[in-house]
Amino acid sequence: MKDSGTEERILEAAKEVFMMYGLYGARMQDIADKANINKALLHYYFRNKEKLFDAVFDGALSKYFEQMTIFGETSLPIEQRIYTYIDGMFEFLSEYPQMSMFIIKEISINPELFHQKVASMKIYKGPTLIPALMESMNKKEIPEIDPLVFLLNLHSLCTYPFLASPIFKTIVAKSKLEWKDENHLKIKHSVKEFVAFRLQKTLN
Amino acid sequence: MKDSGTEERILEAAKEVFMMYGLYGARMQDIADKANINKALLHYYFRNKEKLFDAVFDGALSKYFEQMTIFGETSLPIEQRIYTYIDGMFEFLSEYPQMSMFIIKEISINPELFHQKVASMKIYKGPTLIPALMESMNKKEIPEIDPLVFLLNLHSLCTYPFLASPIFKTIVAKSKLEWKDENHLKIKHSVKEFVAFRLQKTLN
DNA sequence: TTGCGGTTTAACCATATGGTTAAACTATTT
DNA sequence: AAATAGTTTAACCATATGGTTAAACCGCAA
Repeated sequence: MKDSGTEERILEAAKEVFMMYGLYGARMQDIADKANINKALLHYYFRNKEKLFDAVFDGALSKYFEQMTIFGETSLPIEQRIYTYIDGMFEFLSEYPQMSMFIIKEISINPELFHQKVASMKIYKGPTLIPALMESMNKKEIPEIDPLVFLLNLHSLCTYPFLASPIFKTIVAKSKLEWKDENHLKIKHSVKEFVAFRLQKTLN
Repeated sequence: MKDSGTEERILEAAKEVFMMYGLYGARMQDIADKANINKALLHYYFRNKEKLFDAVFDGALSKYFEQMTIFGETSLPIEQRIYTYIDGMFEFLSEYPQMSMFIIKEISINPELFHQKVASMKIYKGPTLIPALMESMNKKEIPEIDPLVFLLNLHSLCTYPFLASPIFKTIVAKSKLEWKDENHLKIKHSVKEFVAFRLQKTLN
């Protein structure tokens, strides 16, 4: 029977390489090397590059959408739910810092394929951010905001720091300011602050 | 003499292909095709792939840094200067929507090379955002904020919408909301709003 | 017209790359 | 021990890819 998690090792290696170099840039040999096997075995488990890529990409995509769609805890006030949403995004992005970049890049290269995949994905049915925002706006709990634009702003504030961390570290190094990786906490707090100010609410 | 802007056509084509696929993913043949020449001529103008890539990347990098560093108009109030900065970023990013992604990706693949390039770049000496923020904070014109984190937040709000536009269009299409490309104006306004609320200032 | 320098091309070359094949190995069953 | 089925490997193969070469082309000065 299938030995010692070879398939998992392959998927792990493939994830790393594809996320770094994309579908075109990735080399099957690199993946095989990272997984400590040879190319033939790679093709034994995943018939070809596209199949392997699909496995990686599908996994990433569903994980990403799952994270980005859920907006739970209907009972709490809207700002609390948003703070929790922010916590969730930072946790997710800390674990998979390259994933948003990966998905964005591959989609921009091949939008058609992506539309198919999303269309065939099971649609999340639970509570989502935009309807919740609209409801709160109707109840005059928060100022008038285009909910879609707000969602985009929110994602910007959460996602970009992870995307840009390599560039930002350098910009910072050039000036004489310091930058530490633990600053995620600080950034997360600043995002909540931004949201609090914007929604005229308090933190906590 | 060098004919009919061949070199420019090559650089333009190379920019497109490298920005889309990165150094590894890009194919010299694709670049040659896009420039309507053959590979040999490509190598005649730029000895090899790395040289061509460098030309493209250096151009992108200096343009990017130039845009992101300048923070002019010392006489105006700080929030006005930031609004102008936002205008500048949106203008720049509209013209080169793929550039931030390109730079970020290549840097994350090869950080060492990047450090070299930045180190050898001429350092911009004019007024910059962070000192201006600190000065305004000292004068109690704006609330206490970590200026570096604020800069990051600001860049997040401006840059991410361009990065994520392919993914965001799809997310939006999945729900039954609309999304138009002209929304840049709307988004830009929302960024200024965010900043205004955060700094306790008015718009205009 | 010829010669000259820069430009462009067709034809190559060596290697990298995705993919295949057949044999070898290994654990389990009979 | 032999048969069986899944797993792994070395050796290949065809094509793609970065890069080179030598010849052809082209405008222009002598």
